[in-house]
Amino acid sequence: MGRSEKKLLHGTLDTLVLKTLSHGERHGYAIARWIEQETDEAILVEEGSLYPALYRLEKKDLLQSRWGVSELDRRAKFYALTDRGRQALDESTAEWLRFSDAVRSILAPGS
Amino acid sequence: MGRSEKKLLHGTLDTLVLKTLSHGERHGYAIARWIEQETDEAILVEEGSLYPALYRLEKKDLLQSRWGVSELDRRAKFYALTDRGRQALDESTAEWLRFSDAVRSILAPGS
DNA sequence: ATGCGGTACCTAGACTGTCAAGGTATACGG
DNA sequence: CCGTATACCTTGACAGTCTAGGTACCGCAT
Repeated sequence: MGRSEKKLLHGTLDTLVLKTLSHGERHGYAIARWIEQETDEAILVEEGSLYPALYRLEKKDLLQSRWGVSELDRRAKFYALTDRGRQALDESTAEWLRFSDAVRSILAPGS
Repeated sequence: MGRSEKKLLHGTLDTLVLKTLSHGERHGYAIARWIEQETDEAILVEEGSLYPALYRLEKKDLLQSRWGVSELDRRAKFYALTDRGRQALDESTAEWLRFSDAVRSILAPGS
């Protein structure tokens, strides 16, 4: 499952990544695994989506990175929110909830 | 407003259109206006997104169309759900709710 | 020793759906 | 008669995801 949600993720992954990092610094691979775990595998984060997203967010100055060592002693790139990232998270979270309420109001009226 | 939800709509418009038609036959223009109204303009349906979507859905045999005359006596193309469309609506609604619950569980934990 | 699966990163190219911006035509009100 | 609204359509740019490939290292079982 989670196989055909491909298009739905569009534009949402960035927000999910930002949110994940709001709990503290994490490396890329761990971000993906955390999102999957937290959603019971309902959302699968492909590496071909993840790394471009991280690059994108860092270029927009919403994240900063540093090379370090993972829990399993492997080289890993750790990402952390910047101040602008924290702000962007608030905005895009609000935006997503607004959007999702709108969709819900059509798909599941009366709930 | 509703201006930056662009990417979020990705993959959701089809479902919204199907759902709109589940209330009965409607022409394209009316579908768009209905979605906008129903969501308090939170979702704006651009014609450049709508018509390709209708074409797409009809090609997939989820909709059928006929030319007719609108409430305002203008030529208009009316769309109706097919059986497969009704089925697709059920599936994609369930899929969207699943997805949106997953996102919510990350963005708004404890709610 | 060798191979496999997991960790961890990266990238190129295809694909898909949205949008902006153009266009056509008709009807109605001022 | 001119602007606005209704109603349809299309082209091209763009953005984000996915598939499928790759690198490198580690531990474990064969």
